[in-house]
Amino acid sequence: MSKKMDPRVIRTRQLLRDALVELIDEQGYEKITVQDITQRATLNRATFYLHYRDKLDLLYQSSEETLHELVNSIHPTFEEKKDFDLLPNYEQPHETFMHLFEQIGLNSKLYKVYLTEKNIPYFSGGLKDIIIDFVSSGIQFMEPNDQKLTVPREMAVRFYAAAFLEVIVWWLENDMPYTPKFMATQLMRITIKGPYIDNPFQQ
Amino acid sequence: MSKKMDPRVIRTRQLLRDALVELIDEQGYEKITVQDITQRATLNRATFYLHYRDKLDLLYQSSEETLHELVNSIHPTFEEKKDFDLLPNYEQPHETFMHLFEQIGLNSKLYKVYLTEKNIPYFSGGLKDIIIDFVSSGIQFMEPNDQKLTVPREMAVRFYAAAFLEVIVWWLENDMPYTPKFMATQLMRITIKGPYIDNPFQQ
DNA sequence: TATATTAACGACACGGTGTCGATAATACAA
DNA sequence: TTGTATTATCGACACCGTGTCGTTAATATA
Repeated sequence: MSKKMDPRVIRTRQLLRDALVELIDEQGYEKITVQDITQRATLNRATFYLHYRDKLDLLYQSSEETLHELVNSIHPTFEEKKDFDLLPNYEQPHETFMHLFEQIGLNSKLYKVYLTEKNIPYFSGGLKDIIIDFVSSGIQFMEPNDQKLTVPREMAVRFYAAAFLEVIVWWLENDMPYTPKFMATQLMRITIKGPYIDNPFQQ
Repeated sequence: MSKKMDPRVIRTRQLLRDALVELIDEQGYEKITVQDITQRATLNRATFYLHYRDKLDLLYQSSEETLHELVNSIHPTFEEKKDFDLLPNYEQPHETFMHLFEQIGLNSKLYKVYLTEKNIPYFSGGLKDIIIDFVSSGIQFMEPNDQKLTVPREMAVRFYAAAFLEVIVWWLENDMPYTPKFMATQLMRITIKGPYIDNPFQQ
């Protein structure tokens, strides 16, 4: 779709999106104005309204595009390995987890700002929804009925989805101190084995 | 400290805080203005500025007060049972968890709005910090050194803190379908046993 | 180089903000 | 019950960011 677009439009929108990320990083989302954004992007303020309705719309469209890219980069892996093998190979990093961390790492500036700055609408919720889908599919594959779940299905899905998202945020806050492969492995371990090794109460 | 205050001040501030919760629930945080809040509270707009700097300040002070009440209601239990017994009695509900759910249930309207509405500053982060302290203490007691942890300590703390918070949010979103005792028990089970019962890979 | 598309620019009314001074209402203590 | 201090009310003000004009300038592409 971007092939049909005037290159100036692409340039303008990218300038605005980059300016938004920079300014959120510097001042926080709440404080910045459309004036600030266009000034940073070296564009006239009226130009802004040719492309976006307001500040929130710019953030929303930027978030949507980024998250769509993420889903598209993960989906192939997701389809190939229909069995998920979430449990059996729990000492191996899960491939979807790895792709998740890798893709985020490729765009870490934006992810870090959008996920760690306070009061950013949409983005965290959107990523959480993506992770909820992934977790839900995984648990659905492992346990199609609810008999062998320790807690209600919905509760478990939300529990692990939020936990995974938080680990991603932690990873970004600390400037990605571990590799995607290591992170994916760790998530598998803590999910399956819990917090403690050799826990006698575990089974 | 509230004993020294003029009852009119207490009344005014309570009116403003209640109006804030109502309006966030009805329109969302972003949309509402100081005008809206004072109109709903049947106060003059200038009166607002005698008590709060702006909309964010009102939200912040309201959040702080609510979270302080929560910590105070939990802290006694926290001190009494220094051993935490997080693991040994994992089929029993953890007392601090129970008090957490009970206290939230007593003020559920505010908690539900502040935790489930989008783009509410401060509150979620503040509650998460409280839970992080709790989780961190629990893990510190169980495993003072990092030898027997399945993943880096900081990662585990954030993992479970975010998971617990999400379950609280889930509970509120669904209008508290289970008792605090049941919720506390479920959190213990999923934390210690993981998602699946009789999981052969668990030990 | 011609043409169509888009950006730049200046200006405008609008609405919410934060503050002010003067007046009215109210709690509490004498 | 009355006096006093505190607080709320009220109307008004300048300020700032917003969203939208119409006109002019710049630029990509054929």
